Amino acid sequence: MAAGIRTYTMQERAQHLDFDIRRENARDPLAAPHRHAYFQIQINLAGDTQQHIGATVRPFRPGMLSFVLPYRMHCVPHPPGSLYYILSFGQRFLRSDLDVDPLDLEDVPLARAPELAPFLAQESMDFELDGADRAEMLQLCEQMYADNAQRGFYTLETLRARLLLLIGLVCRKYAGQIEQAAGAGTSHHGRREAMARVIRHIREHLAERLTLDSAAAAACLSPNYLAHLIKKETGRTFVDLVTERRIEQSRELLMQTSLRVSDIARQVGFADEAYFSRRFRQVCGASPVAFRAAARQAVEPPVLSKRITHASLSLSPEDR
DNA sequence: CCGCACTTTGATAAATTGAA
DNA sequence: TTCAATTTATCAAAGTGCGG
Repeated sequence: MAAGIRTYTMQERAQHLDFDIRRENARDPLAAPHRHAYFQIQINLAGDTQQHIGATVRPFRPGMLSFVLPYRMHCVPHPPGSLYYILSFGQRFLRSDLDVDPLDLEDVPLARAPELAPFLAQESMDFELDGADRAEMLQLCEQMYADNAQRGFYTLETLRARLLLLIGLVCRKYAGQIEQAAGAGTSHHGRREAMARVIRHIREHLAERLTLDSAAAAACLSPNYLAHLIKKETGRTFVDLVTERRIEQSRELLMQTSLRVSDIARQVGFADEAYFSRRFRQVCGASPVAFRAAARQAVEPPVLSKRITHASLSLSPEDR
């Protein structure tokens, strides 16, 4: 699923590599969920629709703005007759000094790059301008549209200035909520949720074939992003996570049951018992059977010595 | 000696990671 | 994101140890 989702670059979708603004008449909007490597602001002027961001769907009414971070899966279908602006721009255009991996944008503190605020808060809130604010937004868009159509050596600066004004409009109106969202660590919230979905997916499919792709699809993330996310959140890799759970579960089974090793291997998701043995030894330092023996040894009263063994042989099985 | 359950090993294909 | 380098998974084959 996630595998079939396209990621676009400015090159493919825009006239310029730094900044672009277009309207409903420019080209067919993408109707399927997708991502791109650049920032985007969608502004709805007319026509009720919905915005799909990550795993959520929210109404997108006229006067509303949608701030899309790079590589964020999203989709805003535009029914016929709707009017809108779409602004696209790269990270360098927005903040040439912000030297952060696009995937790490969520970690940037509000104070360091305030212009990112609406993008970060978008997950948890909607932005809508009306009255004078809306008029100003429209004017800014028109100006940017005109500037962009006829560029001069000064154009980029002008465009950036107006873009920042636009972002400023939203920030001013929603300052409280944005700060609250940032303070509450909302940017981490979506991430935690995603992690939770991944963990749940791993738990539920432990016995089956688990791949980064399937987990990513379950969490509505791209495989690459998920790999980064897991690394950042847990310090380990996806495979580590999966293997760890599998081995842990197999230890339980080894101790609690007398199932054959090959069956246990299959139950916890190893298709190949040979490979299971290999990994088990790597993690636990002993082969599965040796581990089981040692565990039994530790739990049961320390009966050994030839004589006692001998005696127990002659006793009934219930000798305890 | 045989067969069974388990382990080890090697070759190879596939998936993941980390750098850019 | 993309891609090369690294890890991991799978398959096949063979070795080990043990009870019968």
